[in-house]
Amino acid sequence: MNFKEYKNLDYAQVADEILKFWQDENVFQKSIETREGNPTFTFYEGPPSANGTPGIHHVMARAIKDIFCRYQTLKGKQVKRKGGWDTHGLPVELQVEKELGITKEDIGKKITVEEYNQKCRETVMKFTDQWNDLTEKMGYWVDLENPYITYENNYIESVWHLLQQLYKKGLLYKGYTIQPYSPAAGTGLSSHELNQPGCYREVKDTSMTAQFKVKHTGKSAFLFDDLQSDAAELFILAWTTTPWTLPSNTALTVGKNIEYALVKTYNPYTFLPVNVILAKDLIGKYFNEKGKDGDFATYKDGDKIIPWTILSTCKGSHLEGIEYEQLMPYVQPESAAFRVIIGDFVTTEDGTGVVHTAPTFGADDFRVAAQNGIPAILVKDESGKEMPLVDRRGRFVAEVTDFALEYVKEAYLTDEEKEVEREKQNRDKYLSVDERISIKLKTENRAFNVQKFDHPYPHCWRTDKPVLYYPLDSWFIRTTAVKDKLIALNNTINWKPESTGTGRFGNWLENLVDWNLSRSRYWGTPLPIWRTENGDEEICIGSVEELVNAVKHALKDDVLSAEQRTKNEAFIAKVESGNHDLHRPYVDEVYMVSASGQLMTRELDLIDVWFDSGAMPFAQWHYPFENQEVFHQSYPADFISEGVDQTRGWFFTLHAISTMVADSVAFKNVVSTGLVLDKNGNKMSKRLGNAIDPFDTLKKYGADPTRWYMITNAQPWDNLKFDLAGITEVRNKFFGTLTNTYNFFALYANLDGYTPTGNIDLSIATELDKWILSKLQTLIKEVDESYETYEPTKAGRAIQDFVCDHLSNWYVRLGRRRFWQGEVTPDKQSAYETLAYCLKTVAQLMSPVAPFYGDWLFRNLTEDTNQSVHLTDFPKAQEAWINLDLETSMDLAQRICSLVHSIRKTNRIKVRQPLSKILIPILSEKTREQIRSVEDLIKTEVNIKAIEYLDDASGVLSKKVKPNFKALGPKFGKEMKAVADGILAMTNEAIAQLEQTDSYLIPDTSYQITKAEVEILTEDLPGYLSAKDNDITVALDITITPELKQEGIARDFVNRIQNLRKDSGFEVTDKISIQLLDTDAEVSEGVREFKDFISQEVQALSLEIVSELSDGQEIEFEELTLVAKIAVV
RNA sequence: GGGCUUGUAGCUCAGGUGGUUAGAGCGCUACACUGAUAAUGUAGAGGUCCGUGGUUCGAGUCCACGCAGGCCCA
Repeated sequence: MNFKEYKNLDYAQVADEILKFWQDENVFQKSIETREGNPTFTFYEGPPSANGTPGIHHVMARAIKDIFCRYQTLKGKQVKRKGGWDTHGLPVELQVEKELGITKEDIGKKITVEEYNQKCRETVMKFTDQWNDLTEKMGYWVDLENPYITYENNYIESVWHLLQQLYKKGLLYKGYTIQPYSPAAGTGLSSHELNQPGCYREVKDTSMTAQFKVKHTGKSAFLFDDLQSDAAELFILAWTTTPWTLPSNTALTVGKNIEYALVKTYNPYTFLPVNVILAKDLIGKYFNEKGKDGDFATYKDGDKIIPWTILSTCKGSHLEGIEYEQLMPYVQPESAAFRVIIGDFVTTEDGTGVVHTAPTFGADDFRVAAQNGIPAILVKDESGKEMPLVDRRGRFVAEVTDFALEYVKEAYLTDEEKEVEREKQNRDKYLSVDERISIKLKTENRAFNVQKFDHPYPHCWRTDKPVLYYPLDSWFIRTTAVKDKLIALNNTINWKPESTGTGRFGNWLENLVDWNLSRSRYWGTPLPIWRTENGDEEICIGSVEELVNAVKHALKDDVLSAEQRTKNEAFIAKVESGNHDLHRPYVDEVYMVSASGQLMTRELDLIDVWFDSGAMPFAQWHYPFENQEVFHQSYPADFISEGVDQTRGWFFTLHAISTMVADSVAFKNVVSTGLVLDKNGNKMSKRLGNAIDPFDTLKKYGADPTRWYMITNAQPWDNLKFDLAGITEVRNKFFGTLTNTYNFFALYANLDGYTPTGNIDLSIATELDKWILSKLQTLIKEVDESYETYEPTKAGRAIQDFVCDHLSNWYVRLGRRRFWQGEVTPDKQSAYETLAYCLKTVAQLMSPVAPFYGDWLFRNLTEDTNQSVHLTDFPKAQEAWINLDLETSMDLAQRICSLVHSIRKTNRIKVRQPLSKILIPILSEKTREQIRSVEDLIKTEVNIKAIEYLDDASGVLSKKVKPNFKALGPKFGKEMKAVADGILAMTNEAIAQLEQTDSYLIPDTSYQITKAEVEILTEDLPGYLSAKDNDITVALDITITPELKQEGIARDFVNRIQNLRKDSGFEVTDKISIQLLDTDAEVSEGVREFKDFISQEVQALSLEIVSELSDGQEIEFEELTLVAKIAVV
């Protein structure tokens, strides 16, 4: 066959051509079809959202996914990969609102929910084309024809089915969580709403440090032991900017590693002696330095300087479990409370390092209390429902007798209301609840410090009034109930890197809270739960069929109004015609009737979009309504990969849903990838203008160099500092070298018309062939194992090293002359077969990472024009071809050559000047044999005539020993230094003795050593120019005899003629004639002497030395200028 | 503030289980080579292995405490 030769290869064009080939020949489909019946390898695609444009980091993420799917395909697995789109959620809603110029407030007013959702549906797939384009151009194989789309009815139906299963298992419940809430507007606020400009404002609040009285129990005994008086009272200090939450306090939270101090002092308001506990670092904020260790005896009430002294200190962890008295006992909790707990959110930035914890009014408080089994303080409203001590309008409930029905924030009162209150209070000025609580506690000796405090506080964007953190209803999944199972199953997952699984994910599971499923939005999967108004009866729907049945059932009753009946009938009609939509508002307009004959309406919440994506193993196949078999074949996934930021996102939701529903992991192997940063390590952003356009990059550099760079530069889980210069480097260094190597092969194979058979015949293989074959087998094993263990970086780097260092720079460079020979000899044949086999194997090994180029290279070497590298089987290493002895020999050869080059260089003797010999001291017979087997290579490479070996018998060898610390260490331990000194002092005779008897006693000591405990090296040879690299020493005989000089001249002459040929534009195959003007006797003599050699090298049919030459060309030759003439014959 | 992670040459990165001289590529300097040439070879300059303490005969490697960057969470 004819091998294509390339000049200035454009890798983007390679990708285009191969892409077209894939499309024309349906290679992707074939790669799946040809594996029909084989074991499957399942990959789950984490769905991207197509409402934004793809970035360069998506190329990275998808390259990782692609690599292992392609690899497993090569290994014979059938790898189906269904694409998918994430279509619900806030980002879509925000984008629509931006485009329409509306806010959430306008939904249902300026625009109907129907219209709004229609717009979301259109917007979310806006950039699908760009995504598909990128997918193709980067060579990512994923099924884009039949992707799963989370907004489709079938998908939603599967999600409902999952939710119903959770419901049936009792894992779905309605509860409350602490959320930002605006009493003035009567609505909860999303975190997004709180992040709008102007929401956080500086306000001046009454802040108070309260004293919580410690009970004397076993847990607190150690503190009481430190007190100097038995009668003294002991308090824990906690600070708050919301004194109105103090009646709801049920716990005090401390940091486990924070150091706390027990301080003896006086209360500044009551002047009573007190002992208080607070963080040691914060003492300076509460106590005047002048009072430190002051005189307690002379202290009088009202003294400005209050004496204080530290009695003891301890870590927060020691305080855990200490009980204290309830501070404001209006309402009692249902179970045991009022004790010290540990929380990770405690700081010593302000306050006392102790956080007053009211589970009803703080998200942290709620969480940490729940984790420690601390109850909240609740009362029952008129309908018997539990509620906190503050009602939905922001007023204390009646049970808080002193402040019953008063607004907890001054800002909620109008001026008129304030005036009424002022009169009630009988004061000059209205005092807020916070202020009066402070006064009350001051008089009770329970306030240690009260002051105004400026801080930013969030406000409602609609009413401008302060927000409260308030318990609001939500639907939850009881993930805490399956925590142990989640952890146990997680331990069976192979995480790359491991730390993400054990650390980030493992810790997250350890500290799990129930999954808040509710979202008060419009565009998303509706919660399929219908409820009676009082919540006594409810139903969770698990399919469209159930929904329709329930609706039909409702129509039988006469509970529904005429309008409700009409809506129900309309819905049924739509389902029957296949026009239905399971989104809002349609499902909201469906009414059911409970068993007891009450109206049931849908809970208006949508579910967290993360549930959508976590449901994909089931919902992508519309399981269990369709595709049962496909589902079972592809569950759980063998492999998934996403960014590490998905740990608590997709990774968790996949894992949680699978665990709860199927009692199984969702994925067996997961690669969590790092971020793609700009070249300076900054996050890429369109705003900063440092974002890299993936399309430009692929177009300019090609997909393969881009992918190769990303994979080999950093491990997938490390952040990648993306630098375009790096792609250039990879392109020139790796792809350039590989292409050159291929071109070299193609050039000569075409000249000879040789087509490799694909059979390696070891009987005609040279040492060099056997060596590269051995190296290649080792490479196959290494690459196979790296891919198998999800280490693409190792695989890529190994391939790169093989191609650049071994194949190109050693095998081809040393073997070049073999290809120049005239006819196809067995030797040449072996060279062709070996090189072609190496290239083809490299193409296979690299194809998962560089799918286009790999295929291109493979196809260039393959006759069958329909064949693709991606349809082949992964190469199997031929263990029998691995020859470690030979690899050691070649390593010696490389090092010896390097040493000789180095000596030549320092003595300015060019490689073209042949030299007579090198001398190599030999310490063992084995080394001699190893070098001998590659002697010819060395001689050719460094242009010397002979290698002489020097052993002990030569008598000129001078040796040196170095201690082998690894061997000596365990034996001598502390005596190491003395032993090492003794070894370094060994004489030649001592070394000889050690070598012969394998034993040596270091003089004047009892240290006996053996050969294995030292390293014996040779010293430089006296009288020769030598160089040394660890255990190898080489000496070079630089005597240039007249014969050698002549040969040097001949070689130089060859070189000049070759240059002339090239400059004259002759073809490699052209035969020439040479005429040389007789200028210098020595040169002429040399040329004459080596006429045959020269003629053969430059393919000259004639070579004459003439005394006259009119139209010759001048050649620089050492200090001379020669004149020669060459012509094609 | 918490969890995880990274820190080695100007840049990008290697450096099983501790072993005394810490490597590679790119870049830089000089020289060489030139029928694979957007290459290649040789030599050179370039290091507080983030810091401090500890364990050890011996620490880039193990331990503790910090510092700086990143991600997630609060």
